[in-house]
This record gives sequence, structure tokens and C-alpha cells, in this order.
Amino acid sequence: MTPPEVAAGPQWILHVDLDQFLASVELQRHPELAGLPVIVGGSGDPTEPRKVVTCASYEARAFGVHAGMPLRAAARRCPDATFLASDPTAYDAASDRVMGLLRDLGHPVEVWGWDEAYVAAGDEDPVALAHRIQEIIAAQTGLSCSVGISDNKQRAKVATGFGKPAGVHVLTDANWMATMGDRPVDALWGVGPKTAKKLAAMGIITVADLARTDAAVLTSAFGPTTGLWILLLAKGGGDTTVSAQPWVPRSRSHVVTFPHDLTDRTEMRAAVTDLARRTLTEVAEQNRVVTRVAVTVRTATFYTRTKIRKLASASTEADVIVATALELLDLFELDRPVRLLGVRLELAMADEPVPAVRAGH
DNA sequence: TCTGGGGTCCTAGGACCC
DNA sequence: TCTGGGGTCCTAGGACCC
Repeated sequence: MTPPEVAAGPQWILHVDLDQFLASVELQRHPELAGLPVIVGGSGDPTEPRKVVTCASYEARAFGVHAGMPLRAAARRCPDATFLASDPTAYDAASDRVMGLLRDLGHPVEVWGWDEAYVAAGDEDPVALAHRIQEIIAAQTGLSCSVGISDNKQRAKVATGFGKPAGVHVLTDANWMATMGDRPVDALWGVGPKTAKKLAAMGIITVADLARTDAAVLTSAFGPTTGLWILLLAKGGGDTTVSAQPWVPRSRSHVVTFPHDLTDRTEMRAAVTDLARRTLTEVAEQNRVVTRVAVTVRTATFYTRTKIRKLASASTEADVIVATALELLDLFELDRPVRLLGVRLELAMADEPVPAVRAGH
């Protein structure tokens, strides 16, 4: 009989974040661009309207170019940059390789998007493990990554920011307040501009301010869950679990921003039909079942609204899902030019009722 | 030079039921 | 005639993240 393992000291969590991921993948295919500003986004045409930067290399960032910036703005700031089309298939493949290498280390790995993952260090020295990860990923893929180390995910993620690029940084109770106390609250992962503004109106500006705020003050302003959560974040706390279980998506969606606004209802219906069919095809490929359908409309003024409806019963029937999406579209006035349309399909989870018998199987 | 696309989670409030 | 509380389900909207 083996005695139960007794946890000794903190359970270290590593946050692994690939540096300028999309740009790095492109640089491998275009080695002649190394050291030059590279901007990935849209079809690679910097004059294309209504397209934005997906990833800018560090050299391009030095010109003030960043993700989310319109390509035309990026072209003005950095006219000598090389603009490349976004190639999701290549990024998927590169991401899969990296995640596979991380899993091969034998530690639990929780994938967090294309270019990030959490690794539970277990008994291994976390700094040594971090350097090993960097060496393996560089040797096997040519990609560089930064690693943050702490005892929870949120603090490890913040730590990574201090390691970038290509570094390793440790944040613990020992250095948390000294490092973060004087920084604005939105330096916390999970506190954004809206919450920061609301906190500022309460006289709470810095992480240290937030950490010493009475819990009751925060719960009355932000609700019981969010209030206590942001207080925990400010104290350096967070989620301490790393799950190697595959992520089960809650929803699948597509939106399209039109090069020119739509005013014709027929065209809008056609677009929603196409979005719904495309999304449903992907859902069906994953053997998932739709429970709710949502349609989003954004007008030329950027006014954005979503209507959502629960299906009478979970379904994969294209006719049902398309019809529901069109009914939702019809709930909008649609009397103004439409800039964007979107369809989101929410999916049945394991603990939800789905049809017991599926015809044809 | 107007503002992409793909996600998750939380909260508020109305309807309805007991 | 006026009025309890609790609980659930549903939609709308906000906020945040990569």
C-alpha cells in the first residue's frame, strides 16, 4: 500500500505563451523577413477596408502597430512592413505541434487558445521546467515562447508579461505586491477598462487599493461572484487547477463584416442562411447538437444587438436551425444599413437532455 | 483611418409557478 | 383587496479575453 501523496509547498503552474505567434509562423516560411516589420491580417492587402491586424511582429509593434488596428492604419504607421494574409490552417498546425510537445513532457497541459497553455509542474523544479520547455519548443519548431510561473493561472499569466519576449518570470506572494501594487487595476487579467473606470469612480485606482477594499463594498457594486473574484485577483489569487481534459466548446459562431453595408433584406437573409449552414456543418462534424440559435446585427453606426432563441428541442436539422435564424433576423427592424451579421449556435453539454434516439443511426 | 473574428461567463429582469 | 417569499426558466446585455 502506497501512502497518499502529501502536497509540499505550492503547486507550481507554468503559463506558456508563444511570442508573436502568427508572425513567427510566417517568418519560418519567409526567413528573409527576419528582423523586419511583418503584419499578418486579412488577405494581406493593406488597402483592404474593414480588415484589421491579427498579429504584428515586434519590429512592426515598434511603429505603434498592434492587433486589432485597421490594416490601412497600420500601413500608414509602418509603410515598409510586409503584409501577409492570415493562414489559420498553418497556425492550427503549428499550435498542434507545440501543444503536442508540451504534452510529451508528461505533465498535465491545459490548452488556452492557439498560442497559450498552462502546465502543472508537479514535482519538477518550475524554473528548470520552463527553460526545458523553451529549449524543446525552439529546437523542434523554431518558435520562441515566454513562461510565467506562479501557483495559480491568473498570476502565472501576469508573470508571463514580465518575461516577454523569450523570458521566464516568477510571481509569488513574496513579490506580488511589490511588483503589482502600484500598477493600475486593469493590469490584472480579468479586469478590463469598464471595471477599471467603475473602480476609479469608487477611488480604487491601483492593485493595492483594490486588495485592501472591503469585500462587501465590491460585492454590492459588482455582484457576489465578480466582486469577490476581482478582490482575489488583486491579492494575487486565482484559479489553481490545470485540467488536461479536452475542452468541450459551449458554442460555435461566425460573423461577417460586409465590405459595403447591406440594405437589401434579401441579401441579409441570404447571408444569415449561409452563416447558419456553415456553422451547423462544423457543429455536426463534431457530433454536437444545437440547443439555442443567436443572430447578431450590427448597423453602420456600430449599434450591435443579439437575439437568441432556445429550440423546442435540441437539433441538428438544417431546416430548423436556418428557419430559427431567419425568424430571429426578422425580429430586427432592419431599417438601417447593416454592417455585420452573425450566427451563433449554442451546443448541448453532456449534462443536458438531448434526443434519446437519433434517426438513421 | 472609423472600429475583425471567435469565444466564455456573469448579471438583470420578466414570466411563471408554488 | 392586497400581498408573502422562493425558485426556475428564459432572453438581453455587458464585460472580458485572445
